Amino acid sequence: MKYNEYKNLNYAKLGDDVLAFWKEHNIFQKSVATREGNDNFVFYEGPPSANGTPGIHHVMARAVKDIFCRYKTLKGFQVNRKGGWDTHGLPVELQVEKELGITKEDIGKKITVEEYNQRCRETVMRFKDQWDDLTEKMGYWVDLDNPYITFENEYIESCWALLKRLYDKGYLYKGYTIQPYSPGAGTGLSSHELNQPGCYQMVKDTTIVAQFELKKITRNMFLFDNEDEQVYFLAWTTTPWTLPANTALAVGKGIKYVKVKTYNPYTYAPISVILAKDLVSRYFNDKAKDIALADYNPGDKLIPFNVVEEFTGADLAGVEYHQLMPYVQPDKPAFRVVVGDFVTTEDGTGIVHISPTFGADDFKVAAQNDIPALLVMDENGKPMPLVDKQGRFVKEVTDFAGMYVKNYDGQDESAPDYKSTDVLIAIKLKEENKAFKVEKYEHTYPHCWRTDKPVLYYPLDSWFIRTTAVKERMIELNKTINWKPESTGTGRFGNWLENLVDWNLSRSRYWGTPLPIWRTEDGEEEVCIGSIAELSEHIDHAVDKGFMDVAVEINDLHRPYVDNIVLVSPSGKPMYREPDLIDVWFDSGAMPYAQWHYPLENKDIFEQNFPADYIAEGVDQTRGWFFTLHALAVMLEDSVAYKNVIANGLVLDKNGNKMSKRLGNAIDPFEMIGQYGPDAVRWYMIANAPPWDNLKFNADGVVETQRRFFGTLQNTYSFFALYANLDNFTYAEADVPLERRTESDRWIISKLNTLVQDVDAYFADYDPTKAARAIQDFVTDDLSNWYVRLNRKRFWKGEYNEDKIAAYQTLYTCLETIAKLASPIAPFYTEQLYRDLNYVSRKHKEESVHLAYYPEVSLAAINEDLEERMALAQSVSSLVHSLRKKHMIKVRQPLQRVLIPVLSEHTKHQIQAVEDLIMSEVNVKHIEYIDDTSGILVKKIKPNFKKLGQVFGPKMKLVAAAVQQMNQDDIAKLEREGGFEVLIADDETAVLTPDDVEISSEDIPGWLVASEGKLTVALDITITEELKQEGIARDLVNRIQNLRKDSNLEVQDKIHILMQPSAPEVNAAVENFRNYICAETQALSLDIVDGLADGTLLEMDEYQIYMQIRTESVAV
RNA sequence: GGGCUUGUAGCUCAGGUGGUUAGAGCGCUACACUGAUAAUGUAGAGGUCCGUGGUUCGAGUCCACGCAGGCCCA
Repeated sequence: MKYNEYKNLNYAKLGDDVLAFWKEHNIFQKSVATREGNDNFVFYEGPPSANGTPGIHHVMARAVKDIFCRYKTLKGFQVNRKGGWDTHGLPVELQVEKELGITKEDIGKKITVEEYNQRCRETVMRFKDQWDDLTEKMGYWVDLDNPYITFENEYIESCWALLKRLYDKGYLYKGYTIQPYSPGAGTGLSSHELNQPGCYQMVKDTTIVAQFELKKITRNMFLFDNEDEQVYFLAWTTTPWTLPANTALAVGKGIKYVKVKTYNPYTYAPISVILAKDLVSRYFNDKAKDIALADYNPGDKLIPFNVVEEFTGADLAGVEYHQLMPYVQPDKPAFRVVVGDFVTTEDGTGIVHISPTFGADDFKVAAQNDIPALLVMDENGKPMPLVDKQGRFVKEVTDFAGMYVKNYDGQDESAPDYKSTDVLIAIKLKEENKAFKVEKYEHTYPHCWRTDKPVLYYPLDSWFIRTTAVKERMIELNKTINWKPESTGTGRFGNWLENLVDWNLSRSRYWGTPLPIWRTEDGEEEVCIGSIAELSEHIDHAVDKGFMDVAVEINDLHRPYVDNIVLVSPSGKPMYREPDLIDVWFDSGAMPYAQWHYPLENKDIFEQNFPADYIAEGVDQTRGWFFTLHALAVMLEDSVAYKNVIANGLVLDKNGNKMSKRLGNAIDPFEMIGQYGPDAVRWYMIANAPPWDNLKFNADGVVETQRRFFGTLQNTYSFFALYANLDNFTYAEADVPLERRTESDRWIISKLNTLVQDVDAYFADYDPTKAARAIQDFVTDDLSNWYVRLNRKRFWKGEYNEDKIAAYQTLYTCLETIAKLASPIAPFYTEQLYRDLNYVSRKHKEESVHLAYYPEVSLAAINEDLEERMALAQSVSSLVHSLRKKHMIKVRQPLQRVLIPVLSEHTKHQIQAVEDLIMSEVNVKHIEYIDDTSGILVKKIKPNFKKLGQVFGPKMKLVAAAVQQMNQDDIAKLEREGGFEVLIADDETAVLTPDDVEISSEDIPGWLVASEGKLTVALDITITEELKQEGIARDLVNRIQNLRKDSNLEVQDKIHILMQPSAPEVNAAVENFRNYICAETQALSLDIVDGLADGTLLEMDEYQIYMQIRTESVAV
């Protein structure tokens, strides 16, 4: 039984090998099955859409998901993870339209809805194979064999069942939403359609600054000087045709407003107007500011004005005014000032006219403030806005009845007597002393790409989910969710919930879940269908009543099939399906239920898997999946949908730019994995930055990760395998008790247990980055660069005794533990490592690291004293190395002693315990300690600012200065008596305790020293004859070792050495250190002979040495 | 325009609760080491901690206002 040894490890190939092993032995399935009966850890897979190819950011998102599922499996939980596919929605439809070269209007004409949807169904899974391939290659474990697919009937049926529940709870209603609307085309336009090139055109519109007259009621009187004053709000609009629909004015909360006394430029009437302070100069000519109000004559070009008072927006909120154009009356109190966060002083007057039916902001701010819209009844008795769908004013707007609000009927605008509706409105307002300023204004405005006419923002029928009804509960439950990072939960998501509006569910499209509501034409009767069975019943009923010809079989719940179903109402009228589809986000938000076909079946499975313990997606999903999951869970189950969530950031290119295929800076995940292997890619992404920060992806970083972390770990394993194989170490022996292991063994085991504890805590806290960094630091710094380096000789020298076994066991334990700790992040390499180790030792019955359990931490093995000692040893060694460097004395040259000033017995004991380590590491014979008794210890005193600041506060500086003045005697007195009085002012003293200062050692007179923190080290650089010889001997060993290597000798081969006589000190060194040299170089003999032939000339400092090594003995 | 977020060495990042000489890795330069060797060690250079104010005895850290990048939403 041998440990596998690798020459040039190919990490990509390793990935493939491990993948094959997982497949052959069903390791993923076993990782779930072996936890049967244990506690569940519930994970939800956010479904990707397979209509595009996966990118490198998917590797990031899925690594984050995978890590915690694997971690929880290690901890003994059973983690089922059902895969899923998001298959409906606009992106697929647009892609199909593009490929077919058609537009939305052509669907149902050039191509049947049936054919179109078939095409969508095929397109949406087009890249499924690539996705599956990436999932597998990157080591993302998720059940791809039984995924949920949102276009399947059962999934849609679940959505229907959920919608019906919402419907029954009264959460579903039909209402208005403001959408871009083209009267010419008679259709609403999507935001996508508005972003077509050429849609935004420069137009010159008639704009009006209208005067809204304040009511003279008690509530408002603070704005009036006297009963006779006429006070108006000024509000600017580029769409005068919306003025008849005005029901409110919006101000900015923090904006400053002023009241200005002046005259109306058209009627010359004396007026007071209110507008934003910053915009006064835009409406009043500065030249008029010195003219007295009384000096004004009607018709004067310069109109005097006088700023008399100032208010904030908050002051104005709630103030009531008279309706501007009183054609139609509201059904609730209106015509008052509200606060809107969209109000600015960029243009206009700082006061915004609100018409809830003709603007999205208007609609929202009105709803938030319970301001009604102005509506009239159409011929069917249904409410409608003041403009009809053809773009004409309704008859109730008497003065303008039947007029198109924009030029939709193709009038000749260049005709001399042409007046647009906007102009006519302006004229009327001027005459009524309601217009303050009328002017042409040039700006961009969206136009319909089909009719080239300006669009209207117009309310259209939509179905809504009344999320506002559970707003408070959603906010409350959100506070129980553990968000990573927290700010996304409290900020981005929390603020979004605070400003929640009802969920607009309707989409006028074809490929998606149809809204399962059938309605009579008058809207009086309707039914919401919750299952196929229920639909069948209704169909049977409709057939009985003669509304449908034959009973249809329901094979597909998509359009157009469901549209062909006509049901019958209780009163005997036909009911047609509401033609909308539902928002695709409902599909994905419904996955906790629909993935199990719940609530139609699998109640128990659902209950065991709700809510999720953990989900993770990109932060861009905050208002997408994270929201819909939460909203549905609160409304349906009065519960959170997930307890822990990581919102990960974006993956940008190395310069911080967004990756895009167009710019050519996108990174192909397959290429990355193929080149560096999946582990290095995963590790780099996780260790480089916390997942919730954006990641600047740089392939150089992957290379570095591979070299620095995986390279070092692999080197350490190789080292272990090399010697363990020579010694046939199979971990057959019983564990050597800790107390019989060396100081460094116990140290690395202490460090290892600390690591096991820390990494567990980091994973439990959903912080994979800290876990990865802790593991990486342990492997590179503690294990490889210190433990292995210090202990190399134990592995390749001496007999196979307890000490050697202890060394093997220690290193083995470290490697095996690292395999487990790192396995969630680097599942492939750690699998190989675990299996290579376990193949020989058979310590674990589990065939895979992913079936193993998280290591138990041994608190007894954690020894902080020991860790402190070793840190001291590392510091001392580093300081000595640094001193050697300064004196140009190489490490091979032994030195007699180092001096270390110690300020406490504790420090002295700590260093003494690791003396041997230090001495061998820095090649020095003795360590001497200088303490108070030596008489040469010089101390340095420094204020402890933290402590002094707390005690002395503002006087701290005086005390600190006094401390700096203390001499050696003062320091000694402070230490001896535990207190010292310093003078900080003429008549003020302060008493210091040893806690108030930090005492360290300073230079040792006559020595060159190096210091780090409180530690100081001096080095005796006297090189005696004997030391010199020993140095030469070590150099010789080094040269002979090189010769051995050059001669391709195996480590265990024995040799004989012949050497031509050299300089006297070299010859002396050979004589005096022959045994040492032979032992080090596996030499059976070392002889100095004259007249050596076939030797090699070696350069060694100032010496030249001619020598020969042989594997067979020679007669001298 | 609003919300959230980031800004520390050439690059990637650490820097609980404020404490006086701001760290690591990579890269660069020099030197050393050489039976882990496509490894390793030591040292050096490299910083207006984005800016401006403020709080404080003391600010990379707390507060305010800006600037720049990113995401989401208008």
